[in-house]
Amino acid sequence: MSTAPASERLLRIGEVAELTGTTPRTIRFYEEIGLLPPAQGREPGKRRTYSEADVERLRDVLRLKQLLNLPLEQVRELAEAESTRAALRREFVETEDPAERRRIVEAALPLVERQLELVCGRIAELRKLEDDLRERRRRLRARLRELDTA
Amino acid sequence: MSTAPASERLLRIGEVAELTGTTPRTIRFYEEIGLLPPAQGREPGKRRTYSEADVERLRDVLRLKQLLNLPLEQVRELAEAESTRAALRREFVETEDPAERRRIVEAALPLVERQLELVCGRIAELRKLEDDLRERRRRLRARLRELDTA
DNA sequence: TTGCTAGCTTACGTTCACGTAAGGAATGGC
DNA sequence: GCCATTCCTTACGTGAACGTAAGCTAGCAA
Repeated sequence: MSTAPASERLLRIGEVAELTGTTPRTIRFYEEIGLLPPAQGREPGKRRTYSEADVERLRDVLRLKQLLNLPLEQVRELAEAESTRAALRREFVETEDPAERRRIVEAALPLVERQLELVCGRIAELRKLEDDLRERRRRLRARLRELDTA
Repeated sequence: MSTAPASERLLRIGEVAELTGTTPRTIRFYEEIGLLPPAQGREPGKRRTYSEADVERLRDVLRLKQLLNLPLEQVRELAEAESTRAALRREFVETEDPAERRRIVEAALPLVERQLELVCGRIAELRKLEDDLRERRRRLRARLRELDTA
């Protein structure tokens, strides 16, 4: 797999913000409300550091928020799947216990499925809207032709 | 077509709110910021009345807002297509001038096309997200099977 | 006419999701 | 060691999108 060694250059909050198209303030805020896990083991007052996995998690969160138009509270609930994913990477190293691993995976699965449901539902709504708009466009074009030939 | 006679029972703001799943306050607010046209010829202080077409327009507005997650300001720009649609109905009676009709239709078309672009773009983003989620689910399921057979 | 309900205007309040400013500390370069 | 960045915490400010309350009116029904 692609489980890079834990030595993969840690990023600072400013870099993460840039990479994800957001701001440091937002990242701290998301941490504050529990949407993002507190940056890995840092003494208070010192700087937050992030891994590439953290960046991806943030990307997911932002995408969910933007595309589904959900309040952060709901995003948080959904994003626990991402947490679990991160946990998986770590526990994968720390724990060898298959039962523990199983518990983690079993917790993540329904959350991913819930996300899928929401996304598919939203797609369906948008498709309906797309259809309506195409129909409307068709009628407008027909009108134009009528006006041409009249 | 379905151009009902203008006598199609007028609705009051509370009914419209119920029909569209919103509140009177919101409807007044939308009128205030110019997102909805001021309810047809009413003396100030008196009650607003709405036609079925107004209800549909509001539905469209709410749908655009919710599905595209746009600020009301942008919704307003987009929704001028809807205004034009309403204008069409009225002017269709009031004006016989084909040039005028043509102007109206030509103004509405690009707005509908802009809406379509936005909707299609959003659908594409959501599809990408859907794919990612399916892939993630696939992996989680694979993990589970591994843990089963191990 | 009187009452009741829903609506009107005006204005202040609220929630969410951050923005911004102040004062201080931590790195990295020289 | 010094200095410039970048970051830290704390706290107050802000824009969008309404909610809510107060005092008054429209319109219908009995």
